[in-house]
Amino acid sequence: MKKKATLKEIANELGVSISTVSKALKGSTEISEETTEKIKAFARLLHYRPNNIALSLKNRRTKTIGVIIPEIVHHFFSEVIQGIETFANEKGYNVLIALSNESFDKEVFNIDTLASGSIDGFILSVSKGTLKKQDFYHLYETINQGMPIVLFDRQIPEISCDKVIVDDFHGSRRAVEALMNAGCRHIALITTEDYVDVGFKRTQGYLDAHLKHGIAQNPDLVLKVNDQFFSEDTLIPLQSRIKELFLLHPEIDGIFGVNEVYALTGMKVAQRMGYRIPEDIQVVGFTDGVLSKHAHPSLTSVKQHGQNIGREAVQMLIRRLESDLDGPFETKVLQTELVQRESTRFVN
Amino acid sequence: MKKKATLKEIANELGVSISTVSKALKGSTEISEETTEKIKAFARLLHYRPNNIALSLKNRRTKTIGVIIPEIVHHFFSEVIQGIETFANEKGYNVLIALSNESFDKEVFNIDTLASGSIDGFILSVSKGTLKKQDFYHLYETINQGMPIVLFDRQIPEISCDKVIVDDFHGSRRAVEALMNAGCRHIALITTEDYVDVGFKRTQGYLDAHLKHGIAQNPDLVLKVNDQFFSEDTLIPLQSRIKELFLLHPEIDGIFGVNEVYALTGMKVAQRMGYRIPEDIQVVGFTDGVLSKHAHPSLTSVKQHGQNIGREAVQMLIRRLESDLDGPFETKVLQTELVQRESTRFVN
DNA sequence: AAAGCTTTCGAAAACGTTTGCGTGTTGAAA
DNA sequence: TTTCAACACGCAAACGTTTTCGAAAGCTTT
Repeated sequence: MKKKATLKEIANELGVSISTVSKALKGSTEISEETTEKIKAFARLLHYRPNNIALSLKNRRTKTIGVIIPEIVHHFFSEVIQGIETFANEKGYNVLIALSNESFDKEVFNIDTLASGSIDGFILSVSKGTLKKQDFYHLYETINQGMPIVLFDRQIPEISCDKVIVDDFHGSRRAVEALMNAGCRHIALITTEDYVDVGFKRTQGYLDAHLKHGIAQNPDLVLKVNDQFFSEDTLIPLQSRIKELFLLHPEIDGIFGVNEVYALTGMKVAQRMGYRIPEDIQVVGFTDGVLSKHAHPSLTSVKQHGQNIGREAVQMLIRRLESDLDGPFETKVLQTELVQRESTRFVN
Repeated sequence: MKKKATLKEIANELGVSISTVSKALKGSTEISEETTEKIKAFARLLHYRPNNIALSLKNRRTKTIGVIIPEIVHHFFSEVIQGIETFANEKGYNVLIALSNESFDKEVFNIDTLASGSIDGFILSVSKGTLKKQDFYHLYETINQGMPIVLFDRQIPEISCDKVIVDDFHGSRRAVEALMNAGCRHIALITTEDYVDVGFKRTQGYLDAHLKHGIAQNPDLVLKVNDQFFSEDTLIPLQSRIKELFLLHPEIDGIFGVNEVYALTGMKVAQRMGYRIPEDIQVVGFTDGVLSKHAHPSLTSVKQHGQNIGREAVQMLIRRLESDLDGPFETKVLQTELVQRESTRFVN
């Protein structure tokens, strides 16, 4: 592996000083045109590229944003990343991504290594492991060390920093209300355990819709799924639990799933049992991804605008990075959008 | 934004030298236990974290791998990233990700900025823009500069470097053969333009299966789709072209799509036209993602083991990084696996 | 010819580490 | 008392860059 050209090498070869080379390459007027040309030509010859690391050290900023997400094989997170990356690049920042795999330990490890000078600030969505453990020391530590953090999607109220979240509560309530307006009276809810706050909020929205519309909510229609990860294995038990639910409650005429997979699985189980969608049962999911779009029938769902989330997060972080601004912290709440497709009979 | 603690600050506060602090923190026996304890305690107090950037500069390596992919909102690429990230972390490397969005210019820009000292080596899948333009100067430049590159998925024969690819040809041929064994005689192919080499190879596999089985291949059954990107907009024309194909050729009894979306779209159009899957038409796709799994009926598909690809790529790169090894270059060909689901009537 | 101004360049510090080597202090052995 | 090893610590260089300041050389002006 050849080593890279440096200012010093160019300087030595050409018999000038390092500073002259540096200035010439930057087009400073201090250096004569003749010398500048000569230096530039030689630099091109050597494939010279200035060393960012040295620059980072000198400027004490890396122009790099660290992103930590629970998993990347999820449409929503991919979308957020896409938003982060695009917007950060526009602003001249790089993006360093690390995955926590929903594990507390890996989250801590990644934050630790990235926080050691590699990046200027964090954008992160905490892992389920961390949420369950309720141990946020690594986050406090990082913030105390002077490194700004922007939290997105999954919230932690105790931590004071900038946040970008989706209005899960209202998004969920509107979705359930739409089902009610379309005639549903017995809406099943497939949700996560309460420690995942987005799941919790979406559940709250579901309940609130019932309150608001004076429809009695039957607690038996709520299915709380415990999944540390999405995996093939959790799909089978989920299916049988849903089937059981339908058998016990033939009155069900609507399904609301707090994510794509739950909604889709609900729909598929119903189809297998002979229900017609949307004639017998209407289905709405949260998170509008590739699954909803390509399902058959395609799935009505609550769109979160992942790219916008990423964009907002970058904006908040850069603002803090470039202005030495010390609070107060802001929480940006993004609205969702209900995308109507074939799994419902909504009328506008 | 508070500034970060440094060795110098600790040294000044405690009235010792920088080197003493450094050694103490590393647990060197050179420093007395008493001093070591004092220094460690104080460092903890200040939330001290060693600055990786300074280390990178000193060691002339960043322990970071740069990854450039065309798009992240794709199950396959997400999987590869997951593999890269997991394995790289195990080996003590960070991962820096950039997106080319299938654009030549953005690919060049990203390579340029990352190559400037931020990373030790690249893992990348070239953009469609680059493939179309057939301009690989930026890659040569990088390799000449002494930075190793591992190419994955999309191949470029002209470039000599390590590569990890999937055996598209045989994977495709086996899939088509399986369709033939299940009774299909008129298999439609939905593929990309030939400049995307994986599309081309999969097409070749399709043709070869016909040759091998002595089944006449009708060129009219091949649909070449021109999509720079996957987007909503390209889906509608795709659907009508497929519909047209079915109308013109009612004899079609099988569909092979060179990616998930093509196969799925083919299946959906067929379903809408009243065909039963798999009774009337059987369907197989390339790339086993979340769509295939959750489709109705679920899709038989060729699984690429994205995580393994990432893992292999990291392994090749690190081997080159850590051994100053100068060639010869290797090309690792990974085998695919045919995952059987409901869209076919294969017998084992 | 002396003084002053431009032009063109170089020296050196700084960013935060690590590390080989030098140095001073101590205690004990000779 | 002298000698020497062991111990504890500091100095300084190096990584590659930018930038401030100073200096040399040439030129113009009186």
